[in-house]
Amino acid sequence: MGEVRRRGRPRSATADQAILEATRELLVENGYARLSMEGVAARTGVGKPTVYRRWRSKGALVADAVRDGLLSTTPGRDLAPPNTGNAEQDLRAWLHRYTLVATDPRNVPLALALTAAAAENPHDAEVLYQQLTGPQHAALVERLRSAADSGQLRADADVEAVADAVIGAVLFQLLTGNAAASPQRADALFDILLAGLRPAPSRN
Amino acid sequence: MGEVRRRGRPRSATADQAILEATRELLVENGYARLSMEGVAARTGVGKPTVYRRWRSKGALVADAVRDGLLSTTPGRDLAPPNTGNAEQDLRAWLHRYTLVATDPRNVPLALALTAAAAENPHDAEVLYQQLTGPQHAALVERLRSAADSGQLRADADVEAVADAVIGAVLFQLLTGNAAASPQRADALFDILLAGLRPAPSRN
Amino acid sequence: MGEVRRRGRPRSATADQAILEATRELLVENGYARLSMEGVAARTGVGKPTVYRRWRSKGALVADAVRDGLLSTTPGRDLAPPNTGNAEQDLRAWLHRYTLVATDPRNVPLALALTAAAAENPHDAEVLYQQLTGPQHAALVERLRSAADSGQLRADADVEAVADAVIGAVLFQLLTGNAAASPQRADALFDILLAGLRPAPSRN
Amino acid sequence: MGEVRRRGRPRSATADQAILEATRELLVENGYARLSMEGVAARTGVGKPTVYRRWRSKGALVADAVRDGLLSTTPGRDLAPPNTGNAEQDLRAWLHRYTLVATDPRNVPLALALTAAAAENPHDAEVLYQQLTGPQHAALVERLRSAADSGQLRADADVEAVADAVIGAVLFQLLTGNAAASPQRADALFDILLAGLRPAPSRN
DNA sequence: CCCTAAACGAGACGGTACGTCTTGTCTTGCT
DNA sequence: AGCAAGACAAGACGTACCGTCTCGTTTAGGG
Repeated sequence: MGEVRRRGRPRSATADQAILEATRELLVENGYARLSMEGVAARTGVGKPTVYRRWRSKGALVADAVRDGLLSTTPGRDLAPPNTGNAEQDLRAWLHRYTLVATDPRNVPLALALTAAAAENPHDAEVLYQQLTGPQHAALVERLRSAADSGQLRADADVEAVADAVIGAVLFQLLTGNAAASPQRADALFDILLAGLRPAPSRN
Repeated sequence: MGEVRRRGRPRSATADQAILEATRELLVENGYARLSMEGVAARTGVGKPTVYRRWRSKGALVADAVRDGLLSTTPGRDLAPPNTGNAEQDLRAWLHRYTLVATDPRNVPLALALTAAAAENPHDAEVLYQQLTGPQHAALVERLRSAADSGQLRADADVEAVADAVIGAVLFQLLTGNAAASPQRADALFDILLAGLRPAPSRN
Repeated sequence: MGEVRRRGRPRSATADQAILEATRELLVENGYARLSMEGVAARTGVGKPTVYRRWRSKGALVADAVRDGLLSTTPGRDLAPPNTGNAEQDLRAWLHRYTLVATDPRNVPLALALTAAAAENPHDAEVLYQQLTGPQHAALVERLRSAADSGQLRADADVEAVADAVIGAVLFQLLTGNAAASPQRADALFDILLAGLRPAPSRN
Repeated sequence: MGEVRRRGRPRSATADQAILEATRELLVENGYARLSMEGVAARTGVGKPTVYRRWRSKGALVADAVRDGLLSTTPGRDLAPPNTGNAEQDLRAWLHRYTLVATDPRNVPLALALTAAAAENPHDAEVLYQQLTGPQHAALVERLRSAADSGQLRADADVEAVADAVIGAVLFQLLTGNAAASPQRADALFDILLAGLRPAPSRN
């Protein structure tokens, strides 16, 4: 049960951060297609093996780089919806922050890179989903379900489908270059979904 | 407008089809990341210039290959929703066919390839959107709007947002490996959206 | 006897020469140990595959580069001993030219490179011997044997051993940094060998 | 606890031998070109710095490894020619032993490694000559000169040239893969040299 | 019925990046 | 304090593709 001590020189912690930072810069400058491990190493001022030692593939590196970037630049640093008891308020607040982050011009190239990595390689998609998209999605589903449990949304609603739609809509707008329109659309979509999710009037 | 006569040997029409076919095969076998123009030419038994003469980039080739594949395998070959007058029936029929095609195991790699191409390269994204996604989206929006016009949906609904959500949800499921769950989810989502889109009851 | 037609774009003849030239320059500047295929390609202004397409290994490239260099700079361009009938004169003339070429300061690094290539890799040694050393050695042996046949040298002499000694002595001097002393030593060695090779006086 | 423990240097002497032994093994198995400091350290079970602490370069390591190997396997362990008074006998005995060692299949890769090291790097060549080849050559020259002094060889012979030829001939045979033929050739060469070196008959 | 122009397959071109390997140095923790 | 372990920056290895450019060979109109 004791921690296993690693022999030899430990990995440089600063190198990790520098590589991730360089990856983000290159992603913003050139996009995912023109990102190369070689370029990342060169920009960081690090040997290629130092990069490969930490990340086996472009996709894995990008996943970590973007996650690291989002976590360190997101205002509240908390990607889960709040739970004040008022489902509509909570969800709208979360949605507002979500679209704001996802469509921030500085973040759009990063989000597209994630999408490219996931679409290109199933294995990277898996890693990426577990580290980034999954938790986000799960938190949203959870808040929706708690709202359904408390009677604020119809109990029989497929909250997974709702979460897919909310996140998917933003994703679709990113991919079609409509990121700018995203916040307004998100609000409009949310209105419709909320109306559709409102509990049926009591039949007593 | 007089026809401009082309001198010289005309392009082989069979080559076009053979290249598109080979592209689809390779996409299914290896995914977008490992698709190469070189490999396409070799598989087709054609010189590289013959490929480049027709498609300037991997993205453009993939766009055509996938479109060609979908059109030739889709049952009704018509990707626009019908318009029988009954909006709910029409939209549900379209959605059914759409998810069926998009989540067919034979088509999933093709759809992911499209997504990868769009996410990697803004220019390819443009081409791709105009040729494939855009018309689809526009047809759906149009049907939704006609339904709103005829009073079957609330008049003030943001039909663009609804279309984004429906298409985006399927896309999200594809990317997260949830393609199998897609048809059921699509139906559930549609129920909620329809409920939210139902015209407000008259108050007179 | 029909010539086999090669399909595709033919290889650039100028590239061949430019690569060989660059190889020689780098060999003179840095020696064999620090010669790299990468460096050769860069210096030539050529892609690495263009080098590898022609020469599979450093050794093979060096063999060709040196041979090409020697053939193009050697005065008479004929590395075989003359045959005027006077064996002593012919052999001494050949030896003179041989040591002159082998110990020319411009050629020493090339000769050392050949030796390194041969010593490092048996396969390269084989190539190298067949292309360069072998013919040289064979020509010397032949001239010695013809001298023996004409009675100018003892008939029972092991001419192969003599050739080995003459060439080996120069090689040894190159390796021990004694190239400068080589011409005089070669002459002295030749005097002794000739004395030892003189036909036994008739005993009648 | 009160006892002051000497902190360890458990390996100092054995490490040297183990490294040299591993070097020889790898040289025999793979040749000089594929010998790496990394491989030597790994095979020895030693850290790379432990190797670099003792030998600055591949060439220096190989020089020591081969010398160590030859000294420990040579029958008489004495590489200088004997001096019994009979020059011919002494020299032939030395030559016999010399070719036997140099062309022993177990030693050929080691000798080629020495040659490669010397040919690749002038600095290694220097070290190598002073430690191995030089003393050998010097001892041979000395014996030849003493023979000349005692009137058994012509006084005016260039004994350096003779030594170069004898050693160089063997070297040449090694490089050209003719090691097997070496002993016989050495004898034949020696006969000729001896004949050429015999003092001129008195003319009184 | 040749002439000419374009497309054909093949494959070499100058390049970029790949992922791995080795070099020689530097830091750890263990002994 | 010396060791093994192993990370480090650097850079070469040999391969795969990129997109372009000859080649010599079809394959068609148009003269």
